[in-house]
Amino acid sequence: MKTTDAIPPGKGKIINAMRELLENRNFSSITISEIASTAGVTEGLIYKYFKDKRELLHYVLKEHYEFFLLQIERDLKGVQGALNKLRKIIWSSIDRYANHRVFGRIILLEVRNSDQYFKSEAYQLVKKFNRIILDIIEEGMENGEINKDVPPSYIRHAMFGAIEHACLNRIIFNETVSTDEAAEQITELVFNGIKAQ
Amino acid sequence: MKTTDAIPPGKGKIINAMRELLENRNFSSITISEIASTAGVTEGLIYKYFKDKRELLHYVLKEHYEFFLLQIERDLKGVQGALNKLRKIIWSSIDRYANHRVFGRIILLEVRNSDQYFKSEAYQLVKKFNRIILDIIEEGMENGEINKDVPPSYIRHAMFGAIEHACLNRIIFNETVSTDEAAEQITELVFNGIKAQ
DNA sequence: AAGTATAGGTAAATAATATTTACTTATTAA
DNA sequence: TTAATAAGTAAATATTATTTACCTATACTT
Repeated sequence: MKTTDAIPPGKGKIINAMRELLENRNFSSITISEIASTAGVTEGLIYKYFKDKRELLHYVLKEHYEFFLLQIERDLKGVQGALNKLRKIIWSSIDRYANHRVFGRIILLEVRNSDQYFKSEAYQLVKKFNRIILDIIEEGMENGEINKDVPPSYIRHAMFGAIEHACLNRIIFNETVSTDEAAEQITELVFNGIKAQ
Repeated sequence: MKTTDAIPPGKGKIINAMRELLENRNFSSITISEIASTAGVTEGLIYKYFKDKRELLHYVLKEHYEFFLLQIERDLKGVQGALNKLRKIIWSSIDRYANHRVFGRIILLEVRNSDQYFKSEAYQLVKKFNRIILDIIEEGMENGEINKDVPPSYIRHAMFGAIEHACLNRIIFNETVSTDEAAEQITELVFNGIKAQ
């Protein structure tokens, strides 16, 4: 009986090839034949391991997201207070998008337009992350740090909307902006709004 | 010499077919042959009027966006003050997404993943709209309504990020939320932030 | 140690789609 | 009335995704 679930070399090469190609190109323009030749395997092998091209995409996202969640959980260790936790999450998220354009490209541009994604394992992880955020927001409302007027889901929308919108330009136009600065601006906005006092 | 630039019947039918199909399906799953049969024309005719499938998509978006901009300009007439204008724009944008799912689907899910889009006429209109928003924000900063700490582009990101993120769920999961309520929550958030006073 | 199941892999066929080509038919301005 | 051109078609071709049938090595069973 096989004990380890190590991924076979061919599968690994396929995943890496997909990642590599996504670095500079969008999903629909990448062909199976390109993936196969970049990986140095035959096209058929891709279908041994993945149902279709999209499932491979989702797999790559899932891997990225697992690392992201691990990092987030680590980053939150020892942070006290809901606002401080949100501040940290904003920073970590921007940092992810900034340093992993493939991750950003997939999640912001490539997956949400297909139903398949919402049934994928990757999407389960996204939901898990969403749950974490909502819990923090609710915690903040209970202990009086966060205004109760606006429902938690809207707060999450605003937070991630701002982050994602700001990061999109970097991914699309290859702009580079400092994570620290972007995080500060977005945190300030989400916390205090734009209205002059 | 032809004086009017009325669109020929075939072209019109193609555009309508594309719109109709986008109502319930995503772009990549819609085939040229389906568009042709829905429109009641031959596949070849589609290529007479559009370079490729994506150009047709961009055309549909352009049309929608033209209506949207017209409506926005109308909505802003007589509104005084930068914050009031932004409030109105938030409401109008949400209203658009809520009542025109094809518009929402195209702009939020289908176009941004291809370079072609950023060279399209539709994108020029998006830039025009962005310019309008930035001008309002700058106006607000000058007259003291809006806090100068955060750069205008970040404010725009936050505003549209929040709107788009909130509207995405409706488009993807067919959720229906009231425009009025969503607009109010998002405006409150963008204006005052989440921090308890 | 032989047999057998199975995982890893290939090569070539097929299916699904997008796009091009060469052609017809109808309009319209000179 | 005619030449140019716009509207439209049908069928061929190109491109790309997916399936099929097969080979080979390895590891587990008896």
